Amino acid sequence: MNSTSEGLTTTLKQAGLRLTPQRIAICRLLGESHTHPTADSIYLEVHTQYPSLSRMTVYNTLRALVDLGAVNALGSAGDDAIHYDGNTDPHINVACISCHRIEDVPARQVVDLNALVARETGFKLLGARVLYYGFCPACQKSTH
Amino acid sequence: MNSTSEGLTTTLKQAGLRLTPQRIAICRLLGESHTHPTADSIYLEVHTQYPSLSRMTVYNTLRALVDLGAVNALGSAGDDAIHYDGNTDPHINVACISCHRIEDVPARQVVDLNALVARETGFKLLGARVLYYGFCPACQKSTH
DNA sequence: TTTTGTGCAAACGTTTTGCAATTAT
DNA sequence: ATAATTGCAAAACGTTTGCACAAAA
Repeated sequence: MNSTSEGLTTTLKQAGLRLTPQRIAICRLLGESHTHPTADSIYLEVHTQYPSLSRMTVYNTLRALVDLGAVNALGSAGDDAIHYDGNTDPHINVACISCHRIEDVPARQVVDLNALVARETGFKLLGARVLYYGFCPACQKSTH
Repeated sequence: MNSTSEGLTTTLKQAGLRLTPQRIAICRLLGESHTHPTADSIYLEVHTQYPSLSRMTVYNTLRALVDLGAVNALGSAGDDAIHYDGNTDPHINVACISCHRIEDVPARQVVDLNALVARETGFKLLGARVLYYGFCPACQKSTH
């Protein structure tokens, strides 16, 4: 699962990493929001609670979570920033390259291809990036 | 389909864009290699044939092809460079975040979720990014 | 001929590095 | 106590911009 705030902090602790207030706040944001945030959006939001927070700590924590497979790195959504997904359950994302938002697709047809991919390729998998991109309904009306 | 060199150049022409030798060479590389190249690797390779080629033209052409949906932007593979895929048929990619290579997964189970995603979300889709990342067999032995 | 594309150089923004002060364990 | 983490500043990197020249249509 790993999609909750507690799951993320537990993962960090079990990996021998220290639980600082900054990391806990970052994990809470990742676990409780479904906004697929970027490093900068996390920084801006957590910064209001912890004014001393630096961007470097956000990058540091995100890298740790991605390296542990607890968070997926979805990549850019038209902006040039990496969007992260605290929900590592198999699912599809859609990104609007105009307003740079990413949503989950309410579709049950998605199966867990993790085992299949690992078996076929011999890779030791860490995460997935299943994302379709285009223009959301709102942006189709305005810009296009 | 759009996975051949001719398909890509035809797409550019039909969109009203001019067919310069540089663009043709870039399309040939994208269509005929299965290496999921980055802007820079395309530049380095095509540059040997067209020494006057600039990176800007590569970025320019890639952006046009992505905007036309003829090429998929897969995102980073552990390096911080965007990898592109000239093959837009539904398939799975695996990226090694250690050696930064991306391969296709020989799996037939992948269905075309494009229509499903478009119907469920109302998005006008342009491309897809279906990629699993981790460590390839070779890199598991060496670094890990 | 006219509009589009090219290539250079400089700018941009995101992310990474090195190091002293701080803090979780 | 002690080793890891933080935060600052500065740099690095891939990518984007503005403009004069060249080339496709």
